[in-house]
Amino acid sequence: MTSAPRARAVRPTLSGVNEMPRDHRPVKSIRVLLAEDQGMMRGALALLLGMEPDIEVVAQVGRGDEIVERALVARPDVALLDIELPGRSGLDAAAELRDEVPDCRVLILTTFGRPGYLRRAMEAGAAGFLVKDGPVEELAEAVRTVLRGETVIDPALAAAALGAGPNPLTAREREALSAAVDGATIADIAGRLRLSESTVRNYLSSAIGKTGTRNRLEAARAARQQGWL
Amino acid sequence: MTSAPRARAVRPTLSGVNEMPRDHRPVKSIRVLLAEDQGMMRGALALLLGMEPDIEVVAQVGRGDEIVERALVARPDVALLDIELPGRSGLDAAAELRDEVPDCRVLILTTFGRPGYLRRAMEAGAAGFLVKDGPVEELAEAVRTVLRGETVIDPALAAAALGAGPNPLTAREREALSAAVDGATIADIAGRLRLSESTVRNYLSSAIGKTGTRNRLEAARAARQQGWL
DNA sequence: TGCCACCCAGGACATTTGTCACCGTCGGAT
DNA sequence: ATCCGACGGTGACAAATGTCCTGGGTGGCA
Repeated sequence: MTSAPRARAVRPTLSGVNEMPRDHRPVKSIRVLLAEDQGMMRGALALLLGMEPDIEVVAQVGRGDEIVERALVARPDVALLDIELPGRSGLDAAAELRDEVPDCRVLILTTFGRPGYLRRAMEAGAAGFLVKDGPVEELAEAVRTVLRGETVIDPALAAAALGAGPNPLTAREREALSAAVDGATIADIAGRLRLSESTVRNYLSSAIGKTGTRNRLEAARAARQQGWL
Repeated sequence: MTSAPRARAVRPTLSGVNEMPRDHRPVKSIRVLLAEDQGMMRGALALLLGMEPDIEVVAQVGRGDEIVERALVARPDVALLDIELPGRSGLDAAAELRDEVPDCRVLILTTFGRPGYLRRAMEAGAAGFLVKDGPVEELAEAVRTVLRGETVIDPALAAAALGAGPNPLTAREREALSAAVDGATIADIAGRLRLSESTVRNYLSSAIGKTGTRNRLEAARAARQQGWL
């Protein structure tokens, strides 16, 4: 819905490459970095993108903390980033990419379309936000769209993100909630955060109130659901 | 249950396109059903498998409760099933496939290599068990392997599955634990399971003891980790 | 037949958790 | 200068949770 079905013509602008594949090797004008932790997904996406006549996957990483360093070397035009990655969040990496490799457009590709994720992606300077549902055909087209300088977002998701207000949780409340998800006890959280147990309980209670839930588990799930984590 | 898998046509030698029957389509000897909930993953895998000269994806489903009905119509040689699917578990569907479509070999493709998953997959009559890490190249080869009647399992995972004993939780303990994961209170669980609160507490306490954990959250996570859920 | 595991339930009890009131400090905004 | 919010903490209290013990019913198995 976002972008009209585009004519198949190759993009003449930007890097100034004259293309039109004429010989054996077609000209690949769009350089893509792909960050995705699931090996099979990563490989499949890389192969698919590589089949497009105008797209070349110049780097693949499986960890979030490898994104920036690889981007500095590979100099991609578009970085296709998952959010939940080992080592570092794709959103954090996106923010640093904006400073370190400003010519590189960021396209977030994530499993869940959480409103808070979209909001944070935009704040991190992302040019697009795709969910892993939806057809594969979207993908290559989205890459071309962001390269043109346009923004690609699922309209329904955009509406949801606007409808839900911003994150009401303070930094400490987020930390306490995050530390509580895996069944940790109050004493555990207090130890991990170097806080008094009373303080932890107060933060959790506050988070429970703000999320309108009944206990820290529901609060954590609700917050995660919103992308507030 | 061992009727020869449909001696269909010849084995295509290489990527040669010379064996076109009469219409302009290459011979496809292996019919595959693909069950995977993530749209992009499903599409990517379907395209990749379809590029293999000897593999044809004859059905794609995104829900677990559509697997059997589609298999009855499409008559695939191999069913490639994710485990965690909406509507119905891929493991359940595998068990029913063994009875309803006995000629169809089941290849489980899952995100996490939990020992209990592997065990249950084998009990459900699966011919193979792949994790979504690992390279994409594994996939097509695994499809061919199971069709030959062989079994494909990651050796390290097989060892882990044998090391860990069988599921020590009773049916009710599993249900109580499953109902507890999303922050439900004892009263909620009791209502959902039509049990007394006392009984629920006893089951949860028992599950906590068997998993060697400190509360129901840790117990649920530990059980899920083992594939006991 | 007894034994055993599972199912279901209740009561007593200690611990954990959640709520509330209140106390300070600090930094930024008005 | 004052207000406000986030931060960190204490103490008291009620509710929820986890543990242990008791009991009864069922069905499979030796």
